[in-house]
Amino acid sequence: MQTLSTEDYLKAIYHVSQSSSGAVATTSIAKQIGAKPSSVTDMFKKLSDQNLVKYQKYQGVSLTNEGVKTALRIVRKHRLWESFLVSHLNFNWDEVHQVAEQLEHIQSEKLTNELERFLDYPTHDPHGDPIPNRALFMKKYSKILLTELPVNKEGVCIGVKDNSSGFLRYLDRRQIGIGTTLQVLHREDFDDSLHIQAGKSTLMITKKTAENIYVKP
Amino acid sequence: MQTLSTEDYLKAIYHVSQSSSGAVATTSIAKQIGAKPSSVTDMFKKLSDQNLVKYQKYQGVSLTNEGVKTALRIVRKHRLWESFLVSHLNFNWDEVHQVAEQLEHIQSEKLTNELERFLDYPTHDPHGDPIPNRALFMKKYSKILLTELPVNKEGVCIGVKDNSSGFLRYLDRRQIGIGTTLQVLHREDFDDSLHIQAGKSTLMITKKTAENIYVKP
DNA sequence: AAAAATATTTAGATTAGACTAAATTTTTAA
DNA sequence: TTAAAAATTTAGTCTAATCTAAATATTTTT
Repeated sequence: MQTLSTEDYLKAIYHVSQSSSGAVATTSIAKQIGAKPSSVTDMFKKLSDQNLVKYQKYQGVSLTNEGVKTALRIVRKHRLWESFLVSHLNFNWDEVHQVAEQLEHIQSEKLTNELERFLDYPTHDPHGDPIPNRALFMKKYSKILLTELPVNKEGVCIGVKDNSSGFLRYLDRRQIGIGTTLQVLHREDFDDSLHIQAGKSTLMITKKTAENIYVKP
Repeated sequence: MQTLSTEDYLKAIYHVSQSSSGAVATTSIAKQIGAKPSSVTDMFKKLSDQNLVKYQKYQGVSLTNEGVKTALRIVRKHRLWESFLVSHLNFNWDEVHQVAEQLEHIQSEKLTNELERFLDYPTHDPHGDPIPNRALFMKKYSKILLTELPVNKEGVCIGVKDNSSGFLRYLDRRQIGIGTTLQVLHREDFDDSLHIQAGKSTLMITKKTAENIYVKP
């Protein structure tokens, strides 16, 4: 059984290792967790003693099979709770994260599995990220960035890269959310801005915005 | 903002002070929390520094107004979560406690209030205990023990005194639950056992059982 | 390939919460 | 009303998780 803190570290290692290859560096986890590198080193040793990570001094860590499983169990809970908050408790997608960070640590298999049943076995959370099922298996969409969507081809918004509440609220104001149909009408060569069709309205977005929206072609 | 542990202490003090008069003794909290009396003394000092309890060496503690409020906020969350687990996640009333003990510490006013709305503002939890509303006000039933119900008068089961899962499961097997209509048909003078009508079936229960069932006349 | 910059680890300290054992106070009983 | 029992507190220790500052290793740059 893990402590709150070890769970946070395992999740952080999992996320960082997903978005980069090779071993995970001490500093990247320090940044993610909001702790000093020396604290991270300490924790790496503890996790290594429990065989949840492979750790070599100065060479970073990687999750063991057991470590991946533990991380996925937390990710599963996090995403199920986010789904619940949005679908039943009137949370916006930019409000769920902080609360789900707490709920993901609740220990009860029955609770997790019943929540999943109650939500009717969702496969993706409100940010478009896949939810591991009971066997910890999940299907990733073949998602691409909006910048990569060919002009005049339709795509469906299935998630975002930047999860900051600022960005999410910005999208809300523009009426862009999970499931919104998007189409690039014109790409401006001058500044790479895009004219797009979002649902029923036409609007202009910057390259930076488009780089943070995932679509399924 | 409180830690997990201070919240547990405040809740324990609240519960003990409800079922007895005057200041709350160190040992009673030690028993409730499952800690040594010396640890309890330490915590009493910390809570006193935060003005959550009034503490006099060797004289026990009592909650301040602020302490009562904090305790009630936790009780509110605990009972709302218990209600949710039973009504939507297929938990039995003897399974909810352990999970609710964790969920009660989740910090999010929005979550608590939305959960309350989602459950349609329940006034009592699955054990028949009153749920404080947003203003931390709650209505207690005028409840009596089944042993005190006059023969042949009908009452409705609204809760239990003994919350052990053994007792709750025993009641389940006997098909006695919250809302079950109960009536004492005959009191046996010899051993104080009772013949009762529970819903549609007739059965015999011991004095000890009847002493742990609350009814509303 | 050496120097400089960056990353990582070690050593030592701190805090919250818990413990044991000993000391002290309060309560109970003779 | 004093002696014994019970309750409570104090003193000192422990562990998990953090920190700072200093030392060491790795990487990058010149």
